[in-house]
Amino acid sequence: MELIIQNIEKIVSLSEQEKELILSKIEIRKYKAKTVLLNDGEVSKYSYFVNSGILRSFNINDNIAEHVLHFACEGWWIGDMYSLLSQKPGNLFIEVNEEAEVVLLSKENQEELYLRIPKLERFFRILTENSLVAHQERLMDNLSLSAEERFEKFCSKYPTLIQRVPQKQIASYIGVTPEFFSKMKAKMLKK
Amino acid sequence: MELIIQNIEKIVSLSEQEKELILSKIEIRKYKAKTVLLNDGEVSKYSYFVNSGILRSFNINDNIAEHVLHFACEGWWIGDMYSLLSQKPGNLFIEVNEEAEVVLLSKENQEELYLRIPKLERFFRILTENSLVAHQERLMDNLSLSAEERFEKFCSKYPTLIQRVPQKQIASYIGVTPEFFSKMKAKMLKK
DNA sequence: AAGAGCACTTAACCTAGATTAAGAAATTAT
DNA sequence: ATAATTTCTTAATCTAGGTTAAGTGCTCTT
Repeated sequence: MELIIQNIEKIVSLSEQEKELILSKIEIRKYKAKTVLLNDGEVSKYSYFVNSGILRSFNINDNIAEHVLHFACEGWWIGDMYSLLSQKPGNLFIEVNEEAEVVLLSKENQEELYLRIPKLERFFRILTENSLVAHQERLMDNLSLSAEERFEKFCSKYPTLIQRVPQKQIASYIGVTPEFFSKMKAKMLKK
Repeated sequence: MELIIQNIEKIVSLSEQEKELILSKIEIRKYKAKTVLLNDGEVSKYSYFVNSGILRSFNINDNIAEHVLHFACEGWWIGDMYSLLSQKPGNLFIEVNEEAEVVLLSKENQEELYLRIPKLERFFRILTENSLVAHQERLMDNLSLSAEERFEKFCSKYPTLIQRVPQKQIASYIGVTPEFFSKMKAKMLKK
């Protein structure tokens, strides 16, 4: 059974026809690692749902530093919300971190689904609410915790990611340089 | 005409009956400056919409540092999303910054309204989406901009707030100490 | 109007984390 | 396999922003 249907049914229940309608409105694609799904400066057309593998979203500051906004592995949604909603060029990249199977839901299809299956409004409202809560927490953590504490939180929240993504991307996610991260990790191991 | 109805009608249109139903489900209260609407450790019952005045949400770290999550003035929503959604004790305070008239919408009434006026699902979905985009941008700004740049962005985004809230709260919002903020401001004025 | 608290400033000193640079280890491509 | 590229580590040095502390002005009280 499609993972995306299970994901939706965690929040709203669906009839067989509704499931089929949803499945008819999505595309499933496979990508190799390092494939770029969305470039900085492009207008985003899709929401992405990860069936397998890992994607990440990030921006690049002054052509120098990369800042990871989000990782998404199996069962997670990812996208450039700003660009998708405003239909203006965004400043996020979305890239395949690890060979992935991805469900693509276009903005038009998403809106058509809202009209034909109104309870999907509820599903995406709740999904967005949960994401907002997570972002608020991360924001407050960045204001009030040390790098070490942020890393510990990251580890307990995303234990599976630690082994699967390059350490410099974790450094970027928690907001430190790879060099400092390496030093910090060595220091933490001594304890 | 009630500001909250105008606010909703910016996104979805309402019949007269729907407007009346909404108005029957809200409470309007006036508060003096420094009134605490929600305490750290409490379970949040309400979403708040500001008719006039200013509210702010913040947490307190180790009984020492206050970190401002959000300001809300006329026409803005504010709340402790985490606590409201999970119905668990939150870690935010919500306090009146400046004498305010506030619309209170209880969680139960909000859910009843979702059932009786399904397009409110759409309204709150879009409201939450916009809030998420703003939080993502602020998060990325905190990772990639200097304190000075964050302050400039704050000024251009919330020009009216600058005169109306204590400077130490702006310092907290952008993520620096009041002492550093003061020094930085003096330096910026020299230019 | 006198005092008590806050909010702001200034300045000296301190530190978490950044930067630069160079080498070691691990991946990836050929 | 070997070369090329990328990731990770270590270490020296630097800096944005924190801390502490003292002083100045507010704005509430009463």
